[in-house]
Amino acid sequence: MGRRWDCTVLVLQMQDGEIQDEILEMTHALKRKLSVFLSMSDSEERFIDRLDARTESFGKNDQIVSEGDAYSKIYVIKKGWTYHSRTLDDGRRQITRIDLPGDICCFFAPILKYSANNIVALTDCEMTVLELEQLAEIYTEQPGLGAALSWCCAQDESVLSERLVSVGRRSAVERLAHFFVEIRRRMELVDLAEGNRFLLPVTREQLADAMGITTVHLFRSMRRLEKDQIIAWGTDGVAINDMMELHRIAKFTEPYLHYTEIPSRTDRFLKKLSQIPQYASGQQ
Amino acid sequence: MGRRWDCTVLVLQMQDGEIQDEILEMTHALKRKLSVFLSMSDSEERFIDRLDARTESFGKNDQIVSEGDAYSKIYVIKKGWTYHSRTLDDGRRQITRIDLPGDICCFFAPILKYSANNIVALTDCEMTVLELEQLAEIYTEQPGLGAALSWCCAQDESVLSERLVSVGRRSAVERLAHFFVEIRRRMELVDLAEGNRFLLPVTREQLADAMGITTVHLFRSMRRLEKDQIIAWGTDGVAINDMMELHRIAKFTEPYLHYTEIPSRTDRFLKKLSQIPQYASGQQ
DNA sequence: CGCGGTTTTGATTATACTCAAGACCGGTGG
DNA sequence: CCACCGGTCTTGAGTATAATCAAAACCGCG
Repeated sequence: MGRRWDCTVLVLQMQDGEIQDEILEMTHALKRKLSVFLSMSDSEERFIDRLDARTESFGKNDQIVSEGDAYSKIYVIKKGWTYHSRTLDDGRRQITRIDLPGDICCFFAPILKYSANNIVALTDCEMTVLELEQLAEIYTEQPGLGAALSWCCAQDESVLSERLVSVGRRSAVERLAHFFVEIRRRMELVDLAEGNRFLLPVTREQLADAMGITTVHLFRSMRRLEKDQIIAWGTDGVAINDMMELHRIAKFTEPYLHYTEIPSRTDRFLKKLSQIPQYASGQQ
Repeated sequence: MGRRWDCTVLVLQMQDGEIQDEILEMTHALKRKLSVFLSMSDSEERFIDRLDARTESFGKNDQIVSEGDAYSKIYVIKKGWTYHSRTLDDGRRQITRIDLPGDICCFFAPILKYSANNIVALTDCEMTVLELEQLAEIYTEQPGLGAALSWCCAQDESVLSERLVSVGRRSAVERLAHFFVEIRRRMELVDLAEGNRFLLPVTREQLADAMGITTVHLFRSMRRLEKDQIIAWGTDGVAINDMMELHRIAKFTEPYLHYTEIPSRTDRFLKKLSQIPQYASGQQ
């Protein structure tokens, strides 16, 4: 039957070896993510809950923002995935970023007038919408939360930077390995990974565009990881069978994710969760 | 003899076809850069001048920050260049970012505890040092300046993102072309380009590491740009001879630099400059 | 006048791309 | 129910781009 929390988030469950997703009441993914950085006070928590009032939905493949569009608002992904891309005249496309629940889109909307990227929904999405004034409000009224949002932003840049390292200096197989390890870790953070299994709602073509290789080459490289039983990527998600080996191939080092800098989930947030009966009874 | 302004910055001058650099009194490069985003009020200008009190110097190739180091302060480059890099176990290295005067290093120092990158001085450098408390002060006491700094940060991310597009989807020659156009534009912004000529204190090996190619391949690709008289890169700097062609090859589109979003240099800042006699007499 | 580092070029090899065709798979209409 | 269709996925053959290995030219410097 699974766990229950006190807000809405997408959780993975394993049943008969199948992965499926389900909406549960729970603190949304952003809250989970911020809790890595910040032990939220009650007033902070109430503040963030109030933000959740306005929601917007997008369908799979909907263009959320286009190159050249004026920015108007900030989105926090509650459910679903998006990607950011740039396209050259001749059709070559690079996906620069993949966002999953808890990630923030258009963080710089208050600062930048026009977007230089496309933002597209990879799946049906549900987003919390923040008007620009609301963000200002967060920074002035809840500096702690503001800092936590800045941490998200810093982390985004670090992830982008590490992707550049991958595309610039890792081979196709290494890049893929690195990508899978990273996504698993990010999914785990927002409780969307079930052990070493997680959903990956991305076509091979999209992943190729994110890795900076062609689709054909992506298939060949994946084959190499799959034939050694290191990883399996089917329609029902990804399963990493040999995490050590995948780490080794990827030359993965975690510091760039900046997850362990401020001990946090260990303290107030988890203590709080343990007071919720349904959670306390569930096993982690 | 050249122009004179009211603060310190590195300026290029052309004499007998040679490029040389010289320190002039002038509003430092940061101020020049911020002026793209913000028409500074007198109090803002005074505030930023006061920041300039503490200066730190580094020698060429000095390691300013190493992977894993704890962040402690923020640097604004007054003079000189730096790069940010990541190194894999086996020695492969990716340069993720190149900073020139006016750029901010360790913007996220207040948020992130440890650096995931190396930061190295490409040349002798002079930096304005901001302690973390000072940055907080800027945001609380001078929100306009704070926003301008955030704009720098947003721009950095956008540049990083475009570099990923280059490395992921542009050929070696296209990448180089793109890099040169970008650097010229960024140099121009802080008045360090003299027409289509500018200094580039980067070895071929470093540029190769920034472009995600080998040194050998860099040479061959440069040859192709040089033999067509599109560009010349000697020890005395870079000269772009055929800017249109370089743009075309690079598939360069400027919006990602976010320079023209807020009309600015056109208004207050330039008006102010024109009141300084030496500048008013100099030709632009 | 060597010396070490950078720059340059050549020959060979590996990685990744292009073009092409076929398999698979879910949805649609006869 | 099955044939057809478009999109995704997969594999093969030939080619281009970039990497590797190696060696020579260059150049500032002690």
